[in-house]
Amino acid sequence: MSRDSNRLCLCPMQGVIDTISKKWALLIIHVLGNKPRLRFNEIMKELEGISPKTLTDTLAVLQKEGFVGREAFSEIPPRVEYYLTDDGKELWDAILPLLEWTMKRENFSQDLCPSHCFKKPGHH
Amino acid sequence: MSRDSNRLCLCPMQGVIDTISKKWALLIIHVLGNKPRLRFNEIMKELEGISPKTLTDTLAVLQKEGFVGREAFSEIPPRVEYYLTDDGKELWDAILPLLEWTMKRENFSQDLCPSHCFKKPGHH
DNA sequence: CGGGATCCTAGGGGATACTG
DNA sequence: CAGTATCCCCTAGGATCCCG
Repeated sequence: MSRDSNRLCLCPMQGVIDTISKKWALLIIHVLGNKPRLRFNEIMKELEGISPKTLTDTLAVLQKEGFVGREAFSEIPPRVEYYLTDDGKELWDAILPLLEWTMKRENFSQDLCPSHCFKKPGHH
Repeated sequence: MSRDSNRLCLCPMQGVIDTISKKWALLIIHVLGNKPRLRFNEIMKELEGISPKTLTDTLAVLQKEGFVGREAFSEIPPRVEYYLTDDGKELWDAILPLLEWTMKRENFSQDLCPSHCFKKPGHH
């Protein structure tokens, strides 16, 4: 389905919209995109403001959709790591233009930024 | 709160997420992106399934955000046209990668597509 | 034709407390 | 630590009717 096809159908888009329209989904994707792996509470910290329930729910959806992988280690205390699957990375790539445009557009000053900021390692 | 120079903050993204997370917002953007101008009921038709109220509400939000323009003609019967502003076109550009990736990924067959498909005139 | 005005409902998501 | 388990609220959005 190439870009120069002159027909564009929105039907398949509905699925993605359902996914990304979850309040924190894109943020989680992006946070996970910036680090190889993150633990539950690390994500919590980055996404200052999210509740554990919501994080659990959203992660579950993202796992089911195949964007996020999960690995649990049988240790005490427990350790669970989340990471982007290849599909998740592709989604991340697909939404990066949106993020970048957003930041440019809002002319966002980093001085105004509260603690929930994120690092961006050398991606492309 | 700046630890690094190449920091990426998600704060500004929240605004866009609020916008695009509306169930029909991206679809409307895209529909309007594919034609210069559309009337209310034309959008309704393209977005088979949307209710007039929801369309009204979403259009109002998109207008307030500055993505969509509206022009009303004092005629009988009334005629109102909607179109993408420059900002809206930029947003459209920013989400195109997402749409294209989606379609590629879902390997969507055009034969399966019901009537709410869209033409895409030569963009770029 | 292009909506406004109402009513209504599912469920997303916050807060909080608890547990293996 | 990494979640469950509740409770509860709010609002997006569908249905329906009406109007200038």
